[in-house]
Formats: sequence, C-alpha cells, structure tokens
Amino acid sequence: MKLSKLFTKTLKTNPADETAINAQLLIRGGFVSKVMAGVYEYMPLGWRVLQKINNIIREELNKIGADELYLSVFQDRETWQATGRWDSAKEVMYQFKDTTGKEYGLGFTHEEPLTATARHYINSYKDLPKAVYQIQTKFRNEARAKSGLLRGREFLMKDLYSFHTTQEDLDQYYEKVATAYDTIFSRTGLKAVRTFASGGLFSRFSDEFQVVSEIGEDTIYINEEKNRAVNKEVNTDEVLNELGWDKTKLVEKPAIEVGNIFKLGTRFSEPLKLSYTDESGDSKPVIMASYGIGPGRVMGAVVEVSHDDKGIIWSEQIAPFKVHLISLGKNAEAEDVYQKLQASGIEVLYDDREDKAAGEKFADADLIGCPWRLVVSGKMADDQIEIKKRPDPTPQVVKRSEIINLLK
RNA sequence: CGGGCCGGAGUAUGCCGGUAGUACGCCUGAUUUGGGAUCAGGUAGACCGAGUUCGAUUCUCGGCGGCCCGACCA
Repeated sequence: MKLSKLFTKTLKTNPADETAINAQLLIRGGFVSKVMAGVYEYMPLGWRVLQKINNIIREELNKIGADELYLSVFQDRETWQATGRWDSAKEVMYQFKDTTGKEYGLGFTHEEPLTATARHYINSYKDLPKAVYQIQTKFRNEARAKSGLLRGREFLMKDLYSFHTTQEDLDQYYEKVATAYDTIFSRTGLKAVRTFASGGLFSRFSDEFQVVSEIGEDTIYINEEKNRAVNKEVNTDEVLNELGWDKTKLVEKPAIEVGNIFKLGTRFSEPLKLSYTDESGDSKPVIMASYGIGPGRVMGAVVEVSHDDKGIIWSEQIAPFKVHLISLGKNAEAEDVYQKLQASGIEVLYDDREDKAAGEKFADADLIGCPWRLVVSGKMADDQIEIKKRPDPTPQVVKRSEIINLLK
C-alpha cells in the first residue's frame, strides 16, 4: 500500500477529547475514527490490525475443533423471555419495536438464540460434543463508554459456545479453550494472565484473561510463580485459602479483561429445551459453556501496553504491515524495492509522498508502528538500504539485495 | 444514572461584553528531502435555544454533545 493513496492521514496533535492512550494513538495514526462516545470506525490501517487479530483467533479456535458461523444481530423477545432475561437485559440491551409492534433486541451475547438454533441440529448423544463461534459486532448500552476502544457501545466480539453430554467432557474442552486463549493472546503480543473470577453460573469461578495496565478497570492479585491471578471481585481471602496461595506473595495490579470463559451448565438448555437422547433412550439437557474475546479491546490493550512517546509498537503478528518503507527523494529506487518486497509476499507500507519532509515521514513511521523501517535515500550508495527495527534507536545499512532474506 | 470539567475553521489552541486571532492542515506558485521544510498569496470557524444587555462567541439558565470520577459492566 502506498501512503500517498491511503484514505487516512496522521495527526500531529492529540485529539482534545481523548485521554486514553489507545484512543489518542489510534486516532492520530489513522487507525480509527471516532463517531460518538464509545463508537469508533475502523479505517484501513485499523481494519488490517483487527483482521489479523481475528485471524489469529480463527486459527487457534479451528485447531480445537470449533467451527465459525454467523448468527443474527437481531434477537427476538420470546427467546429471551424463555430464560427470563428479557427484562433484566433491558439495562444493557438495545431493545425496540418495529412498526408492527414486534419487539427486538440487538445482540450483546448469543446464548439464547444459539441454544434455540442448536435444537435443530443436536438431538442425540451422537451429535455431541460440538463447538461453534462467531466474530460479530455486538451492541451494548453502556452507562458510561470510556477508555477509547476498551469500553464501547458497539464493539466486535468473538463468542464461542460449546455443547456437551457430561460435565467432565465440558471441563476438558474448557481447558483446551483456556490453552488456546493463552496462545491467542501471546500471538497478539499481550501477556494475559488467567484469573479466577466470579460469575460462573455453574461453577465456583469463571476465568478471565487479564492484561496488566494502569487503565484497566479490574484489580487482580497475581501469583507470579504460577502465572495465575485472582480478581478482587471474588471473596479473595476465602478463595486464596482454598487455593493455598500466600496472600503476602501476591502482587496487586490494575488490569484489562481481554477475554473470559464461563461454564453455563444447563442454564440455557433447560429453559430453551435443548436436549439430547442418551444411550439408554433418556432425554437430557445439553451442558454448555461460553467463551468471549473482544478483538477491538485486544487492539486497544496492545496499544496501551506497547507504545512509546513516538507512537505504537505493534508485534509482527498484528502489525498492519510488516515493513514501513520510506523514500527520501529516491522514488524510482524505492518503488523497485517496494515491488520486490511485495513480490516475495512481504507486506509493506510505502511512503512515496513527494511533498513531505524527512522528519514527518520518520514521525509517521514511528506513530504507525510497523516493526521494520526501511529507508532509501540519496545519502546511501546505490546498492544500499537502511533497516531499523521499531523501536530501536539505531539503524543499520545493508545491501539492497540482502533485504528480502533479512526480513524473511 | 449521580457528580465535576469542557464545547470556536479539518486538527490543536491564545485573547476577549464591541471587526473572531495564531499554528498545523488544505489550495496556488517557486525553492526544497535524514527527525514534524522555506517564502509569497489564498481557503476555512463560535453546538442549539431562551434570558440579561445598546450590543453575547464571551455572562446566566435549559437542552444536546465530549471527557473524567463514581455506580454498573464484554
């Protein structure tokens, strides 16, 4: 992609109406555009990052046998009334009537509709276990949207649901998902710590995946030895005692919740009558669990924990481009490098702008935060090119013919 | 939803009860390319409503919008 053709521009100053670092840097870099409180549009650079995060999620979930599907954002009142949640959801669910008076809600989670749909396909123990997920925009009437991408009214969510015949089978799958989550977060460049939290409908705990950051809304106590934590929201003393953790060795930190996993038991399958027939012909409710990740929140969290005073520092796996190529008055030569990099499958953002000074190009490269910066300029010999890793201060000059091997 | 702060060109900001100023951006021309170019010319702005006043962008009230704190929360 050429910077001269990019839809967005960078901003030199921070937007006055944002204090969260993730929002400031993402807006300045042209990754997102703000529409209203808690609602952001993803611009081409931001969309690329988001798609990379989504693809990491897809790869890891597909590996554990989950299939991607896509449910409706519309949800009907009847299904939610079956579980008794229509009225209690009012606070957070956008609910409305159409012109005929029929009532709908916009989905902020999909246990009810998916459980209802699953009745078409799950009838026998032979049909189980199953796991499906989607990556979809959710709507949530937040009392207070805040912290840039971290708490919005419209946000992308990956929601995975699994269906089982026994608690043991569910427990096993639950651990598989937890392991997949560890891989997903580390691939995005986050250090997420698995955290005991309340809220499991059919077990003592749910598990949250927390990223330590000052801007985080949660407080967690980390057991660094075990790389696990306990959320302050649970009855900490009692839980620590049960786990046998020494409270004095725990570290208290604020953290961002980037994912969570819940054992649901039969909370949804019973009222919605999702049951299967077992080997002896008895009808039994399906045992379920659900698992969430907010890809936009992941993106915001990465920016919060990985930036410097000049801009964002993306990991190679989710950077919008692997390489940021700058031409300083040498567009013909730089174009040649650009073509060769692209031909060998390397993603490159090429700053071909002829009306921008060197300083501005460097500042934009730092702000956008691609892992590798290449510079082609008249200061170097014809067969040379400069390479620098973000955020290292010192560049290196190498032979142009070696650059593709260096980057592979 | 309670409390606080704020609302002006695309962005960021200074001053002000009396002609709305600056920087960046953007446009034209010339010169320029190693850390946010130079010169010349140009473009573009007071959230909405009511009140006070000779006169309101400025003061007061209400609404709307934004951020922060709290409550709530993927």
